[in-house]
Amino acid sequence: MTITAKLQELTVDAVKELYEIEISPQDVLINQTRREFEGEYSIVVFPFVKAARRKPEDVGTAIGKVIKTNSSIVADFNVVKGFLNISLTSEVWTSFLKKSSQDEDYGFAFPSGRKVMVEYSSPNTNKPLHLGHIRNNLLGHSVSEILKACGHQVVKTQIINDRGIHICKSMLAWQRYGDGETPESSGLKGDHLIGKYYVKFNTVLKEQKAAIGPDAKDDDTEIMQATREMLIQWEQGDDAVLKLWKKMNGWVYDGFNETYARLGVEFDKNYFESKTYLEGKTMVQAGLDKGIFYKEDDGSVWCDLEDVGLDKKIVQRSDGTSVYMTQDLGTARLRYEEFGSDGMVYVVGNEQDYHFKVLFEILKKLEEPYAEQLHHLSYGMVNLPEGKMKSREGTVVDADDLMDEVIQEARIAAQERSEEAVDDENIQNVGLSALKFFILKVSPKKTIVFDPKASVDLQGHTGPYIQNAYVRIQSILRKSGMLDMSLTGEYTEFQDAEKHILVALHEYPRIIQAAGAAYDPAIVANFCYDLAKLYHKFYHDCRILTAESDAAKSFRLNLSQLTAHALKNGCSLLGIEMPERM
RNA sequence: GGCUUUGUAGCUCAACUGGAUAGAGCACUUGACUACGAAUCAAGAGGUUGCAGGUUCGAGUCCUGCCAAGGUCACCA
Repeated sequence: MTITAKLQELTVDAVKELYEIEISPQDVLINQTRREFEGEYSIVVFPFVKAARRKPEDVGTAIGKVIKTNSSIVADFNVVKGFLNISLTSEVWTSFLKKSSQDEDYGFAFPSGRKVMVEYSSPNTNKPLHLGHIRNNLLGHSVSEILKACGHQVVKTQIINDRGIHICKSMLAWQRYGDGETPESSGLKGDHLIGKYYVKFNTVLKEQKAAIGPDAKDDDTEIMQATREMLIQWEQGDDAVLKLWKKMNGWVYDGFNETYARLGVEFDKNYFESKTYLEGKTMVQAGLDKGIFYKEDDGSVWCDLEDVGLDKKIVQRSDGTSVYMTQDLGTARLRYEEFGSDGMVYVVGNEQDYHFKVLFEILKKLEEPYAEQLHHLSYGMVNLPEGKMKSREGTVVDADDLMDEVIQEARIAAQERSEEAVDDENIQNVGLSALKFFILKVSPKKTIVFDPKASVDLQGHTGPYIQNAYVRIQSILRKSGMLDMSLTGEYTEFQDAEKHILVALHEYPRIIQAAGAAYDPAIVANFCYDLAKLYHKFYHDCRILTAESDAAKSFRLNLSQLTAHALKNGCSLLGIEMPERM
């Protein structure tokens, strides 16, 4: 049982004893005592004041006395206004420390038996990944790891949008202008090579439109007609087209996989739109049969969602082909049938908020068994200081370039310090931690203003700042030799800096739970930063290896070790690794 | 226009979900490396939490109305 839970229980008993009022532990609000007062935890007594019919100060004092008498964990208390500040005995803290400090997974929960599926990334296959995908990938990966730390079994997945007109555009351009170019022959990463031809397509399209006249539409052009022709051939299973499609998609996947690997994200299972949309069509037909959907005169199929405050939504075109919604219906069911998840999380930008609202409502109407357990993790766009990224203006920040940049910055910083030769792996580690932390520290819902200069900062509220705290601890632990914990319990006179770390560490498991419940990595990110900050302060204020007593040394080494474990496993939830040196 | 999200220091972000005098970092000024790693620490300055009402012991947080910015309202994905 946690200390705060114990305090809640004690308060419930005290209130009952004093005023004969029944309250539940959840009604007892406990927060950390502000720095300027004595104590570690504060009980807010305002809620009981009215029923007790006493002044807040009197209620606080009365509860404080009872709690102190009834338990051995409270050393002292004081009351300021309606806040009852509790000082716990040193024994409470040293036993917590001894119990937890050997656990490398301290903070992680026991298995819950729940299985959750997380979908993220799902990029278009005609362009390389950019900054927006980086946010998506980091969020998806991090939320997955957080849910694992909450004890759930997690399956990471993505839907690959591998069919449609957009693929044909790159294919056609490559066929006409590629001259047999391959990733090997050009030295270009596969996704960048495809991107090059997608751009080429659009250039030619623009030229042809200009040649026709000011009112020309895409479909008026020869190249667009040729592309549509190619799509038809694809749907008819034309050998040559399918072969080209497979080859070029292969290049893209190779390119993506390289970027994923470097970013440290991965997937347990990929779904391909080309294979799921048929299941969607089956569901549409079933919905029609059951009268959940209806057919317009032109043959298109719709779902009326006005009873749940939404509009009518098309689920199948008049020509019988599927729309975006159709394949999402099919994908959801296939996933459920294959994995039997208790929940599905879709990591997709907030521009699709409405789409997911509709999707979830339709699945409810279809009475899919998993329909109530779906969650859209909606996140904000990533903008540059100058505004939105625009491919037309060439302001899109490429994912691979960006990683190169932050790593280069870390390399320069390492060379300036040049204390010991730091290997390349560590440099990458540090650079990527700057980038990842910069993005994950912001709550998903919010729009990010991405300043490239700030993202490569290695000081202050950054990933490397946290890594530095960890590296300092490792350095100390290396020098300390064998960890002798036996005297930890004899240390009783805590410094403020020590107490603050203890409280933070004790809160850590709750932080992970909160982050999981809210699907919010920023909660973990900011906790790690706060903990690192507390440790830096402690490191500055207290001697560790040359502590004033053996008990103090033992305690501080223990404290350092547990801090290191929390920093390491906490940052691992963000995809950030801790180096031993930097 | 309807729906929706967001407005907190010059800038980038927090605020334990209704609790104490709203906190960090960057930038700026200043101090600390002959103590375990200065990617650090300390100090200073910086605020009418978009505006106006309301709810109560108590509001950045909740309710209402405005203002501003983004998103979305396709037989695109």
